[in-house]
Amino acid sequence: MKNIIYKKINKACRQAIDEGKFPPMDIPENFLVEIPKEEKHGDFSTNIAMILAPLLKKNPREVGKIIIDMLGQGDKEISKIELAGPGFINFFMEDAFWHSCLKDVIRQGDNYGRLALGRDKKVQVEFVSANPTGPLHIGHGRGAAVGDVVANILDWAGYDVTREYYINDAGEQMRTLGLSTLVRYKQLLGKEIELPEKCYQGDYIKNIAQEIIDKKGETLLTVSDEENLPFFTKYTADTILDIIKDDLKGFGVEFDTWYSENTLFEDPDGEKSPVEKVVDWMREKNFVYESEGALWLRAAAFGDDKDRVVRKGTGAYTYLASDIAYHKEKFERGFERIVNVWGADHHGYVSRLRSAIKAMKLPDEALDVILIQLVNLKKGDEMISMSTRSGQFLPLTDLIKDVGSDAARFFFLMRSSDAQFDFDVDLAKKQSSDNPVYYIQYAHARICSIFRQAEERMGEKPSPQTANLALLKLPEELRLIKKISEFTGLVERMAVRLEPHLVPHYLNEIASELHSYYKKHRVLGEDNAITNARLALLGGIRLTIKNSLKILGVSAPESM
RNA sequence: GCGCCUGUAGCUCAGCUGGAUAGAGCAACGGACUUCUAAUCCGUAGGCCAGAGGUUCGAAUCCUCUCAGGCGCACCA
Repeated sequence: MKNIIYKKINKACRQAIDEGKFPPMDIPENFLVEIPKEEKHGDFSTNIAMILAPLLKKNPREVGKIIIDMLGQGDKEISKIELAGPGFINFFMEDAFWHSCLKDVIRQGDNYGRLALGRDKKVQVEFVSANPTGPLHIGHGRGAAVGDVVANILDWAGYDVTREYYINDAGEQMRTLGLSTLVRYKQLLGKEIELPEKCYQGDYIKNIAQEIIDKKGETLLTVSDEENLPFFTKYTADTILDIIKDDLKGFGVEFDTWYSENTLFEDPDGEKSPVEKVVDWMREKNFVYESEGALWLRAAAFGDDKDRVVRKGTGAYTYLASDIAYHKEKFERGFERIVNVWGADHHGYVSRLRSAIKAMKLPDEALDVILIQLVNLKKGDEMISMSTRSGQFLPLTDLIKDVGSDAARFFFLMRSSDAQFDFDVDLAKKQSSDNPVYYIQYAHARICSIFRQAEERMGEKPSPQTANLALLKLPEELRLIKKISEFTGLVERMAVRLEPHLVPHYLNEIASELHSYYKKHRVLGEDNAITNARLALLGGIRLTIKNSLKILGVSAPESM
């Protein structure tokens, strides 16, 4: 929408240069076209004159006048252009322009909001990626909601999106996990033995231990810990991963690929493992060096604070090593844009990973890392931080049970990712009736209800396609059309900036306008032509709400 | 010590790559159901945009410093 105005302005400037009103110059690209907050400032507004003024050494209003002269000739879509304030140029559009916008929305239907911006470029969104050491808690829920919706946004913007979960199933923590279950197993069978502090304390470990007892009985008591551990580890990890998959399913999140970190350390056919190959290659390229018995990445040369260990003196690889191999692989799989949704507690790794990518001569600008600030759980006056190891956390499934998947997703997505927030569970429960998500869903249901009513009265389905939209003249009606016309621009902006929290705010604005309009004006009236036009408007609103909710992964009920 | 995020109404938060008189929800207060769903609407009140400088036509937004909260700076995972 704004692009239309942007182009008109560009053309006007070129014309001014051709006619000698402006000296020959490149037209700056950084001027803005925006929708003014105040309606009296028009439908669109630009600051072009104030951008040009210093370049031309003229006063902004003078520049503005020249541009308006160039613009103002016989444009049927624009009713008025004015110069205002310090040098803004305000555009007032003809009603017919908005009517044709609405027609466009209706024509596009369920695809309204879809863009070709991404040109089918392959993009990967990696998110959640929680260690398979426990059920997901509400902190993971936030990451799941954000990642899923970012993926949706990119999909709507025209990218070819792959959702991936990176399973951290390698390393020391897996041993600890197996040990946790083993100890619980022994305890349940009457052994006096304490659970080490480093072990996972949650009850789910006990459940898994009980499962093993049910299947294998006491037989494993006679086996040594060393022999037992691999089985306990694998059994526990597999079981927990299944739990995680169920948790996510209940939250409406589905992944295309589950990528196991372990496979990066496996060496099929006696070949070297992917990690080893990458390390060899980096050694060849002199991106790494030996020192003090360890292997170091020259990270400092590529923007990190200092060099980082890739392989320890013990011969074991660090987390960074597998991460390098993993991300190299992402590029090799053909992704042109890579989005990682990480918890803020990992932010120390961003520059490390980025420097590794640069070292590998891969395009690090293709990588976006969204850091999700931590979620604290507020219960009364008590604040509990989400931590798997302490066993003190609110499982995501419990939250969903309490407030529902729709409300949970909506809550997580209302806030920008880089603001931490305290999830007040009591409030979320209590709010079930005046929760913002219901406000919006109700707007959708309300429109559906009107359509049902209309069908009953007219004895046939309303046909918005044939409505005479020129009958939509009320300020509220035009305002609503303008609001839903912003949707494509919103999707575009979110795809560029990866800011899903804009959707809930946008939806709230639409719902508010709709409810207000509903109260003030009747849709189903005596005049069939007006009724039809208003139904067309409502149809467009309903589409916009429905498609927005679809992006959020929140349901759009037809009645409530 | 260094780096990143945050600080906006009583509470939870929006505020776009600087734009015109700083917004919403909840809470508070006062109104509106004989009509398409009152899970709604209308109105009132609420602000030193943490603080101090700077940049310019113009700053909640950009820069510097200070304060406060969170997170990170491993041969941990």
